[in-house]
Parts: sequence; C-alpha cells; structure tokens
Amino acid sequence: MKPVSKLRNIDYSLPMQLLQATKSATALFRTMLHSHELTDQQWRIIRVLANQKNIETFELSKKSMIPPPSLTRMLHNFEELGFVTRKSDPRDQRKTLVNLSSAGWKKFEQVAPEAEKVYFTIEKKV
Amino acid sequence: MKPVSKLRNIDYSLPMQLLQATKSATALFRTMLHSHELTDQQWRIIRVLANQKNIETFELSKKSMIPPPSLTRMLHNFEELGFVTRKSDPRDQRKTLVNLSSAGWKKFEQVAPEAEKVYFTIEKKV
DNA sequence: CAATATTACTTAATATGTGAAATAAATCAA
DNA sequence: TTGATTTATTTCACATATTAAGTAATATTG
Repeated sequence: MKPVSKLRNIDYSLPMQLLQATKSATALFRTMLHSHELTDQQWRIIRVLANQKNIETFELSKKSMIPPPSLTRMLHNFEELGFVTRKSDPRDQRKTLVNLSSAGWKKFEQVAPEAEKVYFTIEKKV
Repeated sequence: MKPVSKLRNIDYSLPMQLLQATKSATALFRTMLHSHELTDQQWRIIRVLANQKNIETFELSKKSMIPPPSLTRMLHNFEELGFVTRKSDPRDQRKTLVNLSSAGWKKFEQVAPEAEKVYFTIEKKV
C-alpha cells in the first residue's frame, strides 16, 4: 500500500463549511426572490442602491460583492429593464454614478417587506 | 418625502457576511492552487476522489458541492487531462463510478501538503 | 408482461465569477 | 506642457452556477 498524504476530511474544511452555510442561508431568499423575477445578485444591487444615492460603480461593486465585470453586465441589463439610471460624474468623468429609477424603487418597495419576513424566519430558527 | 421600507443594512445581512467569509477563506487557497494549475472546484473534486473509491456521480456532486451539470463538464475535462477514470456501475447501468487515475493521485500528493500549510496558516490567525 | 413512474445523469440556455487586457480620464514628473 | 503613471470602468475569454428539459436504465403498478 503506497503512502498517501493525510488531509483533513473535506467535510471539515473551512471553505466547504462556509459554502454550505451560504447555500443554506441563501436558499430561503432565493425562492422568494424568484417569485419577483429577481436573482440573488440583482437583489443585492437593488438593496445597495436603495441605501445610497449617486453611488460609484466601484463602491457598488464592493458593497454588493459583485465583481466589476459582472456588475457592468448586470447594470447594462438593469438599464434596459428600466430599474436603474447611470450618469458620469461631472467632477471625474471616469466615474459612473448609479441610481434607482422609479421602477427600481417600486421593485424595492415590493420585495423589501418579504425579505424582512425571511430574515425573521431565519432568526427564529437560530 | 415618500415612505421607504426599512430593511437592515446590507452589511449585516447573513448571506452577505457568509459570502465575505467564504471569499476570505478561499482566497488563501486559490493562489496556491493556481500555481498547480487547479481551480478551487477542481481541487474539491480531487479531494473527494482521494477519500473514496468508486464514488457515484451524485454523491461526488454532494460531497464536492459542485452541481451535477457543472460536474458533468468538469469530469469530461478531467478525463481528457487524464486525472480521472469513469466506468458505469455493473449493478446499475444508470450510475457512473468515478476514480482518480495515477496522474490524479500524483496531483493530489503534490498539492495536499501545501493545502495543509494553508490550513495551518489560517488556524494560527483564528 | 406492458405501461407508467422514478432515478441518474446529460444537454442546453442563460447568468454570474474570474483573471487578464483594453480604454479613457485624471494625475504626476520632468 | 508633454509623456509616463495611475485610476475607474469596460471588454474579452473562459470557468462555473442555475434552471429546465431530455435520455436511458431501472423500478413499480396493474
């Protein structure tokens, strides 16, 4: 029998445990979000935008934890859907400032109460 | 000023905190894995295979947390790279049994000690 | 045994993640 | 003021995730 490296069982690996925890935590939201035609990531963007006006793309990326290339694609899509508006920062034309449109706000107002319900459900379990 | 739904700040959302934690934990492994030409997910597959012979695809999917459609593609790729072998289960031809090839074992033996080092680094920090 | 349902996996279409390179505006140095 | 550098964002190529639908083998029911 040839010697084999010892490595802790994958079930006890920290990244795997975190992956599992994330999966469990997001599953409850996902079902609700899908009934509103939103993905997890789209909802993260809307939440951040509801909390801060004229946010720069880079900061939006950090706060929503969506990498810049994904964000570019998603904002383009959101613009077409009419949920967000973009304008370049007059003080620094490299920057783009993003805002919710009225349709975006409407979506937020619809979904936010249900998101709170899901949080409440989770907290009861914990 | 129109009424606005109250929702906890996104920074305190459980899924976001878990996402952040996962990102931090995997970042440490990723650099090391890339120097061995492996992605995070590929290493998860190899680890599970090193731990269990003749594993069914579905169980491999669960243990590696890689969804079945992704797993199909990745195993096909791993077969071409010569890291794994697949055969159908003689007792139930719907099932596929997966194993590491000798090249797959070699890869595991190379990477496992370095993975342990990363774990050790993390544990010191915690 | 034949019809149906279930299981295990694959395929397909689309969305998002990742790393590198490209672009344009702003800043800095000589 | 020009040329080099940095910054903010985008584009590209490819890997992985997600959902739905398809396929073949097995199990179940009447």
